[in-house]
Amino acid sequence: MFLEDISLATKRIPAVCGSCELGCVCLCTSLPAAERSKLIEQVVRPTRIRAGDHIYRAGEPFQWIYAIKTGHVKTYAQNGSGEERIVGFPMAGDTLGLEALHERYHNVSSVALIDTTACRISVRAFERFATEISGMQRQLLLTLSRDIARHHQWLITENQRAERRVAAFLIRIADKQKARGEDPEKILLPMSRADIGSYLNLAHETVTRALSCIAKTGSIRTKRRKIDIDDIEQLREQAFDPDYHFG
Amino acid sequence: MFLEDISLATKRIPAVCGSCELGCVCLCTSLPAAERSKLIEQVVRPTRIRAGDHIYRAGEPFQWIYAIKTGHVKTYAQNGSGEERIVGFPMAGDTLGLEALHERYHNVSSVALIDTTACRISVRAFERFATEISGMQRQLLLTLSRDIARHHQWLITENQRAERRVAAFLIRIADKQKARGEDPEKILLPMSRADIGSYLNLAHETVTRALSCIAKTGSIRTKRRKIDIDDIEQLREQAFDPDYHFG
DNA sequence: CGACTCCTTGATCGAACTCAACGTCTGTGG
DNA sequence: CCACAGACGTTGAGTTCGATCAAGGAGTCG
Repeated sequence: MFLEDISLATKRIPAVCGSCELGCVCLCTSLPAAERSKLIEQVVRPTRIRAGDHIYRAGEPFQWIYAIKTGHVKTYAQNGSGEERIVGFPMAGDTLGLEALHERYHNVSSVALIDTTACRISVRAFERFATEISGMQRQLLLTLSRDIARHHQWLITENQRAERRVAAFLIRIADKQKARGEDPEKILLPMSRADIGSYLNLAHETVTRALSCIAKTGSIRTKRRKIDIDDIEQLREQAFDPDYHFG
Repeated sequence: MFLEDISLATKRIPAVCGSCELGCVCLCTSLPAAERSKLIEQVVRPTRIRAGDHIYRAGEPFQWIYAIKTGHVKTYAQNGSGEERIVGFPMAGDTLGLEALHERYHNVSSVALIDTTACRISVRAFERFATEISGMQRQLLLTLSRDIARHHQWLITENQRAERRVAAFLIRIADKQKARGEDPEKILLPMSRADIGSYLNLAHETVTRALSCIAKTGSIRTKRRKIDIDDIEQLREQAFDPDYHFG
């Protein structure tokens, strides 16, 4: 996906590229014809972001469509008085910034939680070559469609109590890690309790209490940001089984 | 937009078609060349839905992309034990069903709140003519992007108290009516208090109480589903101004 | 008119928020 | 290496907002 990867594309494809949402312009998924590779050279640009650095801020013009290769990011919205709300934690394989497609400027901010690498395509290039990379248009449509479907599923867990929402949050992270071929039972959260709370609409103390409560049942063990899942099936029940009741 | 409208397209374009999200295949926005009109004849099909009838149900295959011409719809998700949660109230000018693009089947259900007419394009036709109607692909990308951006804005109001959320709900409806050229100060809600509550994550009694509370300030008058907005600026403060506090 | 659904209002209860204090980890500089 | 600062996490106590339960009112349709 990086420019320097072009010559390597036939040799070794990083695992994360297989699920990358920029796949249709990316060398990793379809070997390019000469012209196509030229297009891609003009289009794809790699970028590295240090932990704590912003990738973009709300209000800035929409310049790049990103796909995260490694790392973890948080995106947040702010209201008039500066209160912020986490809207998501994009990680490797996710695209970033697409919500700005409509208004042409970002209405959320995006910051790296840990050191992160991301591939990007300039919006101008994307627009210019819209027909050539209509496969990518389609890919982005699918991505956005899936995001919306996920949001709908999310709504269902939203009126559940705190322990369930936190359990569901952990399950989703574990599932995502599993899909990426990582160990789903060892979670290293890159974000603070306050971030989780902002995302789940809970106070940070409530997140802590919920984690303690879940830990007491034996599903997980917590050591600050390290979470070990000992009984993922029970955790799944705690998250989604309406018959399960805590303590 | 309806087949029978084709001959009329040059004479009178319904106001709602100007903002229709199927615009790029619709006769109302761009007069067709002979071939294009033939394509459109194959593609666009009108449909009428009676109040209470389902347009599609969760689990059904994804067959049509809809654009609502007149009427009002609610979409809802269900969890394993049958509890439902309203995910949105699409109205005239909105597209419907796109969240299914990714999984190829619907994961929410959609039902008309009042008698509704909708234009639709079959997914098969859309896929078959994907290159010809790449303008529509782009249009749908913008639509989904905007939906996600709206969701992000929605998150900010979500941790506010009940009165604010209800006030914000009314403001959004008023703004949408204004955008469609209707009177923004006379709202006729097509959905029940329970539906609003499910959407806002509130009990239906809380919705009633919030409306009563807002009415007491003089911003609105409520008569069951008829809401008159008397002071929209105050209502806007009640929804979004962090300095505003209720009685 | 009666049956039904929806809306409204009141009273009580509980889950989560807020405030506060303390514990724990990390990084920095002497 | 240790001391310290600062950020983050945990736990407890009191409060509050909204859910729940309950009852009655109002509109609608046969």
